[in-house]
Formats: sequence, structure tokens, C-alpha cells
Amino acid sequence: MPVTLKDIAERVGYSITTVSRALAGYDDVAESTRQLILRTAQEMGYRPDATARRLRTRRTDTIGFVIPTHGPRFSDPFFSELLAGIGNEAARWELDLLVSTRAPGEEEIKAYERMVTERRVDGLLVVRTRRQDPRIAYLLEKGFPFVAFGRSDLEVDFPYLDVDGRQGMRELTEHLISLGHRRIGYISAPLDLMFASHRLEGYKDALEAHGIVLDERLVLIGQLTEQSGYEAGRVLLGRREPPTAVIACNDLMALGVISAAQSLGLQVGRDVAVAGFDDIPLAAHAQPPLTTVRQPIYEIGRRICRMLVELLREGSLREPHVILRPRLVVRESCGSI
Amino acid sequence: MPVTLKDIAERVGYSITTVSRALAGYDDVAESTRQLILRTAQEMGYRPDATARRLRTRRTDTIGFVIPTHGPRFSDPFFSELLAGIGNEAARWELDLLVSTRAPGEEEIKAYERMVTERRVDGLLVVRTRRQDPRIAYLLEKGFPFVAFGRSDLEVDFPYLDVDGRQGMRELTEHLISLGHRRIGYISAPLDLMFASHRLEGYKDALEAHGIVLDERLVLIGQLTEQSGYEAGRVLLGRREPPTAVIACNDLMALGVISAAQSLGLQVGRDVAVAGFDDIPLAAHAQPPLTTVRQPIYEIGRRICRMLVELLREGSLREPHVILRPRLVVRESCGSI
DNA sequence: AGTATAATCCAAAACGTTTTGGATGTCAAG
DNA sequence: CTTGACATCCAAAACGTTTTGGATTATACT
Repeated sequence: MPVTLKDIAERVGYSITTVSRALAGYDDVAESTRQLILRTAQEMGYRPDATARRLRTRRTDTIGFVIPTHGPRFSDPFFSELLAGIGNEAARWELDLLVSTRAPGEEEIKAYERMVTERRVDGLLVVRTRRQDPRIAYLLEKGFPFVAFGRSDLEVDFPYLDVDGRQGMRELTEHLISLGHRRIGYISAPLDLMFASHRLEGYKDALEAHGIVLDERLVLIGQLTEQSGYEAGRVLLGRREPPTAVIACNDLMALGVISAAQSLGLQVGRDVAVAGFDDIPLAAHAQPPLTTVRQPIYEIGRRICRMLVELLREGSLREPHVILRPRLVVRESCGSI
Repeated sequence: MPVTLKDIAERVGYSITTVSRALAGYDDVAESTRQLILRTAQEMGYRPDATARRLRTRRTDTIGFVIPTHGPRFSDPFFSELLAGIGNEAARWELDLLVSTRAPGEEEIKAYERMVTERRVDGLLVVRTRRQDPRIAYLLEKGFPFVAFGRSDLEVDFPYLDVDGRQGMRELTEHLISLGHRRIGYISAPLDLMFASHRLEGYKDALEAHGIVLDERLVLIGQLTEQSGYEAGRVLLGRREPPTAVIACNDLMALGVISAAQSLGLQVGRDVAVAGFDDIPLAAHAQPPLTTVRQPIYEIGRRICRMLVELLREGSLREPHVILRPRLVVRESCGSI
């Protein structure tokens, strides 16, 4: 029922070839016939069949993106913003975006295999890189084009964009130290996540630079959710010698810490300082507003998508490794305002 | 370079047809040759080319989903949870999920046209239905399969799943009335959003049932973001005769209202009651925890995806209209605990 | 022996597009 | 009148799969 090139060809009395070439803008079609064909195609409501085109060109004009979700009730403003950035940039290049949601593990790598081996996409975006990241190892082995948000500890080269979490966290920690804090709690994410380990390094850097010995008991591992931040916050702040400040390695957990502090009757910003990382929109509207480190999530989504486009179009990247410097955003939750 | 049926056929010495049929499990292939073919395919790492298969079968095994994003910095936990539900269900059925992000309007409808007319997907998921929803009108006109999350006011029938927002909001409002509130502020979303107008109806129902005349000045329109809720909250609570309770038609705005109240020195739960709608994970961890109406977002994602699968497989739905009843969740932000 | 039945296989067409490698006709220059 | 250049057109192949409609051979039954 949909209109095909053949239908148009029959109508105008030219061959399929000529119709195809007229629509594609080749100059070996007479201007008059081109006009006729264009007009007829328009009238008949012709739209090229994406699948047929793909089979012939061997390009899908689609990029893949597997969102790492943890647990059934996954809800993270970070990813919706990142997705918006990626999606809007993809639209600019008329690329489709194929999305899967998988928890890290067996099924996740299968989702990658499916996209790659069944040639469903031209390239992939890999986010939240991990130690010895099996996704990156796999894609490199297959020679499949991708761009990662985040570095890796694999002894291999691949294109990535990353935020200097170590530097950002170091600045944040030093800011707290400059406010007089010495016992600073830290809620990390699981350390196989590269960004978590970078940020933890930044925290340690700052302590060391100021001669503060790291108290291992002040460092906990959370799961990046508000619930998890709440629980860790209760633990840290419920200690006999509680920290005077708590840093969470993402904003969602920091919001949980604020909640935990308040549930213990502490006033955040006065009795205890709290800080996060990301600067999700919610951070500015927390009560009190959350001190954090801003990484431009939406922009990052656009940039990695843009990099992938360049990689697919040109075959290589002029700038395959990009490190963005995040920016400290001081608000009231750390009490210095 | 990828292995094709032809490669296998040459290796095992059978025709492409036989290889194809062996892999597809037809019973007109001898058991011994089937084994040989299966083994060889495995060894050679054969994976069928998705594009070729699609062209032949005229099915894409892909469903489309256009996320309505507002403004560049779009970040909404509601959508990441919905997406997780949809994505996980789609994975169960081995369906690909094609995602676009567009602000409502011209570009949005083009995204639909692209998916439909270029046959990129087999069916679509439409979320956040609107008055005279042009997307639904378009899809019905094209006779294209879709399932909506939300009803419409169009004089037409289509498959949908919806939450009874009117009933939910009515219960919530009555709860506040039962606590003694008479001046209840209400922050709606733009009323062309069906859910917004349903929820507003529920609010009005409750007022009327208790003989409270609606004060138009207590009803504002927000944009569903925390920022927007904050601003509306400041307006309402800054009045000379401020309301004693404020309901926002989604949780994100309610969190903004809490923030606004606190910025005005009010203690939420004591000086003013605040309530929302959705029960996003953040709601339980707000300070104070947010009274809200729970709609099971993740489950809804799964359900609408499941419905679309049934529609595509069976050609029709046994239960084309589903209305879920939401559940009131009373927490401390309305002061009754 | 001949004939129906079953088991196993496959050539070819089809899906709708793009691209290759000419074919045909026209016109100007020699 | 021939030649070459140019403008315009198109048949056919190709992309990799699924499916149609038999073909072939072996087996079982009169």
C-alpha cells in the first residue's frame, strides 16, 4: 500500500533508476523530468522505505545506546537529561536512536552483541565505563565504532569524552577543608565504576594535600540512588564521632544524605555540610540548595553523539580524547553562604 | 565480512533455502543435516542480518517511542522510570526500541511521520496525551498501530491505558479537607495535557463535595518542573491570604513547592501542607517525605508495551481500555502523621 | 510391477532501494 | 558526412533474507 519507486516510475513513464536518481539529485536527469518526478512523488506521498535503503547501502543510520539500569525501579534524572542531549543531537543528523535498558551483566553484553552482530546500528554510545569494561573490550575486538562517556583502565586506546572527576572532587573537598572541616565522610559508588574511582582519588588527593589522614571508616559505598544515600548518611552521621561534612559522589545520594541528616535532627549547612556531584536540576532546589560539582550533562550527551557522528562519517576523530573540566558550584548545603 | 546464509550454504554443501529452513526449525530438513547446519552456523558465528530479514518479512520488530521533552535541559525521573519499564518489557519480546526526544509541536509530529511513513517501526507508544492530540489523530488516520498512555477528548476510539487521575486527585484533596484545610492551592500543568485536566477535575470534585467554593486565584499553571513548582509555590504562599495547603499535579513541582515554603521560613507539614502526584522515588525521601498519589510508573511502562505487543501480534486487544486506580500515599508533608 | 506417500531438498522470486555500466539520441566541430 | 562530446535515460545486479512451488528420491502399499 505504501508508495514505492516503482509506483512513481509507472505513473511518470520513466524507469525506476531515473526516478531514484531524480530524487537523489543526480545531474544526469533532465530538469523537466526531474521536476515532474519530484512533483509526482510529492503528490503520491512517496517516502523511501528505510529498510530497503539500509539493505542496499549497508548503513542503518542508527546509533545504539544501552542505558545501564539498576534494579526494576530505575529512575535517574541524570540519564533522562543525557538521553535528551543524545536524542536531540541525533535528530540534527537525521539519525535514529536505538535504546536498550539493561542491568550490567550477562544480558547487557547480549544487548550489545545483538546490536553489533545483527547489524542493527552503525555505532554505539557507551556510558558509565567500568574497570576492565567488557563492553569496550568487546567492541574493540569487533572493531565496531563507538564513543564512550568515561575512560577505562584497559591498556587500549578508544575514543572517549570524560569529565575530570578527580579534579572536580579535589576542588570540592578542598573547599570543605577551607571551611574548616577535617572529618569528611565520603559516599562512593562501587569502585568498578571508573568515575567513582576517579572521584574518590580526588577526595584522597585533597586530604593528602592538607595533611589529613584518611579515615577508612568515613568512606562508604552506595548504589547511586537517593535511598542508598539516605542509608549511608544515617550510618555516617549516626556514628559516635560523626563527620562534620559528607560528600556523596553523585547528587542523588547527596539528596539522600540531606534527608538522613534532617531525619536525625541535624540542620544541613549549619550542623553538617553536605555536597554532591553532577548538578542535576534538583540540586539547586534542594533544601538547602546543594553544593555540588557541575558537569554539563545535556551538553555531554550532545558531544558524545556528535563525536560518534564524526567517527562514522570521517572514519576517525580529530580529537579522540576529550576531558572536560567540571565546575564547583557552591550553595548553602555546605554552610559557606 | 559478516557470515551470511550463503557462506554457510557453501560450507555445508546445501542450498541457501535449506540452511535458512534448518535454522528456522522447519521439519522438512533431515535431522542429520539440520544438526550439521546448526553446528556450522554456530562455529562460523552466524547472526542473521536484521535489515535483510526486515525487508523480506515486512516487519521491523521495532517499536517507537517519542519522549516529549520540554526545553533543552530536560530531566524528569518520571520518564527514566517509564522508559525502563518499556525497555525491559520490549527486551522480553525481543523488540527493538526506537527513541526520539522532541518538544511538542512541528518537529514532534515530523518524528512520528518519519517513523510511520518510512516504516521504521511496527507500532508506537504515545505518552502524555493532549487535547485534540494531533499525534493520535495522525496515527488513526494512517491506521497505524499504537497504544497510548492517557485518554483523549477526540471523538474516536483507540487503545489506551490510563490512571484515574481524577479519582486520585479527588482522594488526595479530600484527605487534605479532612485534615481541616479549606484554602487549598493547586498547581496544575497546562490544561491541554489530558492528565492535568483530569486531575484538576478531581480537585474540583472534592471541593464541591464539601461545599468549598473554588477560588480561582489559588489555581496556577506550572510547567511540571521543580523550578516551576518553586516559582508557583512562592506566588501562592507569598499571598496576603496564603493557602494552608498546596497540591501540585506532579511530584517534581511539589518538591519545588516544599523548597519555596522553606525559603519563606515555613515548616512544611506544620505551617503548610504540600502534596504531589506520581510517587517518584524522590518523593519518599524528600524532607519532609511527600504525601502523594502513587501511580506505578514502571509497571505502566511494561503494561503499555505489553499491550502494543498484543496489538501487533493479535491484530486487536482483548482489553483495549485500561484504567488503573492510583493509591493515596500519606506522608509527613501534609502534617497528618 | 506400478503407484501413492513421505522425506528431503532447492531454484527462483520477492522485499524496495541504490549503483554500475552502458545505450541512445542530439548537436557542433571537423 | 563523420566524429566526438554531451545530455538523458535505463536494464540489471546487488544487498541477505524468507517463502513458494515444486523436484527428486526412497519407502510402503496394492
